[in-house]
Amino acid sequence: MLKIYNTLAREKQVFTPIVAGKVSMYVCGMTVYDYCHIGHARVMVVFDMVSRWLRTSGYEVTYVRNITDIDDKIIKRANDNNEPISHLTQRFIDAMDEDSAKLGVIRPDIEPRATEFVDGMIQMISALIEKGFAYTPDNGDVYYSVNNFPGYGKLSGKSLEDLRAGERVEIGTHKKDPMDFVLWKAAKPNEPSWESPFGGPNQGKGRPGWHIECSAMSSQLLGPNFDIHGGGQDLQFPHHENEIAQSEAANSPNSNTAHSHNGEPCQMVNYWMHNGFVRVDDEKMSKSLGNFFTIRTVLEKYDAEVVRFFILRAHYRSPLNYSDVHLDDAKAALTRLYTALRGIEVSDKSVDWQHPEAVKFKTAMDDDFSTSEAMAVLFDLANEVNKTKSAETAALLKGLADVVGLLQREPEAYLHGETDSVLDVDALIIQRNEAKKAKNFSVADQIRKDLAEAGIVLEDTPQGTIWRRA
RNA sequence: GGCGCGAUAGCAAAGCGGUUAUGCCGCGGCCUGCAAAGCCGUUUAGGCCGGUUCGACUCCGGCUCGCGCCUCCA
Repeated sequence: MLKIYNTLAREKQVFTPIVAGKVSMYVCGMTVYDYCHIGHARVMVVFDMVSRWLRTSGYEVTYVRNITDIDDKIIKRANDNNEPISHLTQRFIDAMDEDSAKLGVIRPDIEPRATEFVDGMIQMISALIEKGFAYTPDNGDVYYSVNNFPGYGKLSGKSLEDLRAGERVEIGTHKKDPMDFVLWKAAKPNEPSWESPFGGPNQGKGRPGWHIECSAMSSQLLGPNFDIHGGGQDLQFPHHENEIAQSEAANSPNSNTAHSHNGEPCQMVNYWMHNGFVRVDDEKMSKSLGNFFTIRTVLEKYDAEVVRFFILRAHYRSPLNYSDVHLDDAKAALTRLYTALRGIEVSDKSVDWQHPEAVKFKTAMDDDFSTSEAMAVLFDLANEVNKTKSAETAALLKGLADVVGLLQREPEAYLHGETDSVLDVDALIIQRNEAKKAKNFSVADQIRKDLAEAGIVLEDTPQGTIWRRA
């Protein structure tokens, strides 16, 4: 029985899908104006793990992760680069795909781009205006009126009163309430724009606000009520709060309030999931703080699977501190797992879910995706394999690891790493073994020392000498 | 200021009202020509102060410290 910590309810709840056997899931993806950093990697890996576990649990999953390909930062970056917007966004979408593939992330079923759903956004905004949740000042913008939505603040636990108290004063705003947010931005010169019926000085021309993008795409692709919505903790407010306000108001049956007055609930999402931040020196990693590491920078130094393991070793809601020391630690741990699998043939990795260790693994995963506990099971199995050399246990280890997208390479491939060495390792091993046979240990030890300096560790086993990268 | 989260051994990180988490590091042993890997054993815990309890790292209250959100952000 799967339990999920639901941010909306602030507690773990038994997961019950809307349609038996099926799960609809939406995750806020990237705004593509730069390379993804490790924080983005965490979102991709965490929800990849979630979708994998749901599928392993027998659900038919529809996983949507959107791409924001129109927004202020994209426009600015394109201008700075003197590059067409579509060219810029495509470049970074390709980079994102490359990075996520390396991290073992299975592509979501649908990856909608905001620019392909502008019609739906316009329709939704129109519905909001019609129902009295949005208004059009004379500057061509459209704003959402938070006062008209009774549930505003239910996800983030903030009240409008508290929010207003902390509000900074905006200058030259057309908002009725400081907390109102923009649904449609009137076109400015030299900015991409779409036709709309919203009027104003330039006949409705403009572009959608960020929040409406996700509401429109999720409603259109998954319906007005779907199972799981995920994203980073920083999106909880205001982004997700605003999504709720938009979707529930727009999709509620003809009324000017979003109350379920006719008995028809119009809840947008049943389970909200938020992953914790990646931190650097105990501070949130973010673009604005400038303390971020891009995925590709990290992958220059660390194997992608090490990074994936590093992310999965912590619980998805915990903060995760990024540092070389921690990556080194994760690398050593993953090496232990692969070392256990070394030299054992695993043909069938289908999991016997009756096996006590598999039960432990499942219990952990069912408890709000407790991957750290699940990893401990993997290490217990590795210990067992080391002791018994049992192919059956090794198969279980590989099978369970497969569930979270780990340990699927040939152990030798992982342990040998990239073959960028100029040394002929095999030839040197033969030389050393000849020296050993002649009891010429100083020569043998020198060869081993030389290889160690080149980052190669030798291991003499009853089956011969093998090597791995340090 | 408002709202929320966290504090576990040298480092990282979980579960659990009483019984070994797990990984890395350290120490001892086995194995090895010596190593490495592996195996066995082992040292370091639960921010502080109270309370509940036969018993609390685990529940309750207070305090301290750290972090996040309240502005674009995964």
